[in-house]
Amino acid sequence: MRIGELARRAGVSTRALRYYEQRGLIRSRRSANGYREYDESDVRIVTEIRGLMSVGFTLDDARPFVDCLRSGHPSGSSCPESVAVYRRKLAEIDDRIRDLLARRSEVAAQFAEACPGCLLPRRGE
Amino acid sequence: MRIGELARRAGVSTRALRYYEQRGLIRSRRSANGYREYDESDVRIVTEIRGLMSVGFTLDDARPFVDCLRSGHPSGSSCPESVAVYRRKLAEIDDRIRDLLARRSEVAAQFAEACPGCLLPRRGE
DNA sequence: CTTGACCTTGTCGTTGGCGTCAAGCTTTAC
DNA sequence: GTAAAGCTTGACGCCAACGACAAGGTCAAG
Repeated sequence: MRIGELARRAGVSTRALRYYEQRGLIRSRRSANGYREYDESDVRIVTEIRGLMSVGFTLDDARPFVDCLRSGHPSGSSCPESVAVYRRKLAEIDDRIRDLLARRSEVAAQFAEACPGCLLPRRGE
Repeated sequence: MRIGELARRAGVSTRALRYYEQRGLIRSRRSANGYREYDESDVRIVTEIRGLMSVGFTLDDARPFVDCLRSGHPSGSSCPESVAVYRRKLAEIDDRIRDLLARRSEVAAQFAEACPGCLLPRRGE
C-alpha cells in the first residue's frame, strides 16, 4: 500500500509518517515511480507508535518497541529494552505527579491567603 | 539601579529582564546614556513573577499580579483578576494530575501484561 | 486531454522562556 | 591610555512533533 492508505489505516497524517521515517522509526521501499510502499507490518508498527504516544511516550521512547516488533516478536513490549522504557516512563510520570501535587498545594495555599473568604475548591471540583 | 543589579537582586538573568520588558511585564526608564534604570518596586515585581513561575505560571498568567502590584496593592494576589488566575491554574493543575494518573495506570497495565513476572512498582517507589 | 487525486522533496512556522553569540557603545579602575 | 566590566539592540538556537505551504511529478477516469 502507499502512504495515504497507511495513514488512513493507522489514523495518522502522511506528514507524520514521513517524519517517523526521517526519525528512523519506519522504513519504506520505493516503487518505480518513487512512491513509498508499505505492508501490513508497517500498519502494526505505526499503530504501536501511536498507542505509546497516546500515553505520553516520545518517538525515542517508542523506538525499542518498534525494534522489538521488527525483530519478530508478536508484541512490541516483550523485549527487555521495552520493559526498561516502561519502568523509566513510570518513574517519570510519578515524578511529574509529585511535582504537580506540590505545586497544587503551594498555589492553593497562596490562593487561600489572597482570598481568605473564598471557598477553597478541593482537588477535582 | 541598572539591569545587572536588578538581575542579581531578583535572581534572574539580564536576558530574562529584557524579555519581560519585551513582553510588557516590566518597564524601564532610561538614563542619559541609554541604560535602563530600575527602582525597588521593580525588584518586587520581578520577585513576584519568579515566585509565580516557580509554581508553573506562565508570564501571561503573572501579568494580572504585576498589574495588581503596580496599581498600588501591597500584594499581587489581592486583586480579583489574580484570584481568577489562581482558580484557573488550580483547575489546570487538577486536569493535568488527572491526566497523568490515567496515563500512569494505562502504562502500568501494559507493563504488567508485557512482563507478567515483574514486580509492579507502586506509585512513588 | 484534462481534471483531480495521489505522490515527491524541501522549507518555514508553531510554543515558552529564555541562552548565546555578535558588534558596538559607556563607564570605571588602575 | 587602556583594559575590564557593564550596557545596548538584534537575531539565531533550542526542544517535539508535526502543520502548512510551495512547486512539481504520476496516474486513472471521463
